[in-house]
Amino acid sequence: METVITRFPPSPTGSLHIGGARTALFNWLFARHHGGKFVLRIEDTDVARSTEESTRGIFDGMEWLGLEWDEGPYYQTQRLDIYKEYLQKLLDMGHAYYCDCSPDELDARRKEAMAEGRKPKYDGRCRDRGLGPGPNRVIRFRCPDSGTTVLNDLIKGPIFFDNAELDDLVLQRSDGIPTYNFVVVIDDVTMNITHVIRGDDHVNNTPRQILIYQALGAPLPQFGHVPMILGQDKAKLSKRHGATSVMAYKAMGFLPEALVNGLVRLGWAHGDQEIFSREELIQYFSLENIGKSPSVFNLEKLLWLNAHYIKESEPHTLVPLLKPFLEKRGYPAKPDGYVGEAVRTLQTRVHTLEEMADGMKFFLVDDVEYDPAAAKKFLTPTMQEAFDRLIPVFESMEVFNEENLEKAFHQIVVTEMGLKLGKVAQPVRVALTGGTVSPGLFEIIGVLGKETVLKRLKRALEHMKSQ
RNA sequence: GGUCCCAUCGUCUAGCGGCCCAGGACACUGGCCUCUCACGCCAGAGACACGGGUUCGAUUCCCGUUGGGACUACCA
Repeated sequence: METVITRFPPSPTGSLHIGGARTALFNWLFARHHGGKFVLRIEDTDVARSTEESTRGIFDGMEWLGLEWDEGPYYQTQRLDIYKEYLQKLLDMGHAYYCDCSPDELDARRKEAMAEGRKPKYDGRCRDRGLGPGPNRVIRFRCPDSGTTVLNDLIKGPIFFDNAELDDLVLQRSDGIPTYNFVVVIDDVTMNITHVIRGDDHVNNTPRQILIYQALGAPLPQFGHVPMILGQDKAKLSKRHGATSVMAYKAMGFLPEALVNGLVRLGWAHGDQEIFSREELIQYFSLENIGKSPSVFNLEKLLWLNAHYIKESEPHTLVPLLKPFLEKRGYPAKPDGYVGEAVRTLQTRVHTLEEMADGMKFFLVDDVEYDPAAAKKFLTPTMQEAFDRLIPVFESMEVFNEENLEKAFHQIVVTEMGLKLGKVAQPVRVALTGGTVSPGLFEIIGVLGKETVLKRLKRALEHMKSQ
């Protein structure tokens, strides 16, 4: 069996977005599953809209998601000679011809046809004029005007197109740059692509491409058209649906494995399984399990997945990923080991690294800021006695760890003072964190350390006295 | 308008004629756990778009209707 070769051909006219990333992921998985190759190709023939910045953004996104390519990146603008060669072939064989209809004329005729209820397709008036090259001339493909073209789609099954519906598409613009539908075929042919997996917004382009393959006498690859990802309003995902760029998710504190897991489940399933490691994905992935209907992107589920991966991570692996978020907030730098301990206390409580950075503030700043409402409610004069008794015990504690802390706390509050644990826990929490919500009290005391804990407890005591 | 695609809980989906008065997950509601918040656990509510066929039997097959989407460029 021949080696599977897939490709991802983004056009660098914007950042790598969710839909493109999923297409890339599917192609990558398909190649990996079959032990084949994955090619990256930059489709930059739209010179006016292509930017280097977008190209870099695409690389960054692919790298972040871990979708390494085996070949490329190829740039179409560097392959112009190849296209010229094939174009000449088509011209020589009579499958293509020059046309000098201006865009304005075309536009007018299109409108006219629409108004009269006719198909707004090119009327083929330059087909047999035998025009040669010249300024302001494009090259068109001569489409057969009868017959049927069949697309045997791996995902959707056979789809039939009437050739009469297709028109003579432009292969080369008047500026000499070839167009997408032509170039994509030449690239896929010359790069020996065996499987073209792409969004189903390309379905209607496929018969034209198949016709070009046939005109060239080139073997057809297998096609698999994946249903689109839609926004909440069920329309094609676009900027107005909020964050669509992959890197925006990185900036929001998502882990790449969460995004990969979330993306792959949009359209693809393996029974009831929700969580997949990269290895499992490679092992299980197949086109047969891709659904036919479009899916709506759902942030809630992605948040849950992210929370899951944060929970499952080793705390120290999260530290370097978290740092940029900490720095952005201007927190004082602390040793990695300490940050790792703080991370551990927050893992089950956050959905993103952003939330984690926010929730970590009291571990890192020198003096906590009291939430006014919390201070008013819990740092009351009646709590003085408990704090007065807690401080010396903590102070004299030899081994300042979670277990001893909890024992001592329980002894004083419950046994000696006859109070419920919660009665004193909340005031202590406010003293240490400034607020009423935090990880377990003894966990944070253990991480914060004796010195800081005593300092904050004493400060809270002063605060109570001044009430 | 034309061509093409699609249709299971709010969302992602399982289902490939009887195992389904439809299963899982997120979100939601209630409870348990508990020093707060989470996590975790248990329970609950929630869908086969509609109408015809085919069949002993349709969520599953066929047709139509409706609804949604894509394409219809000298964009990709």
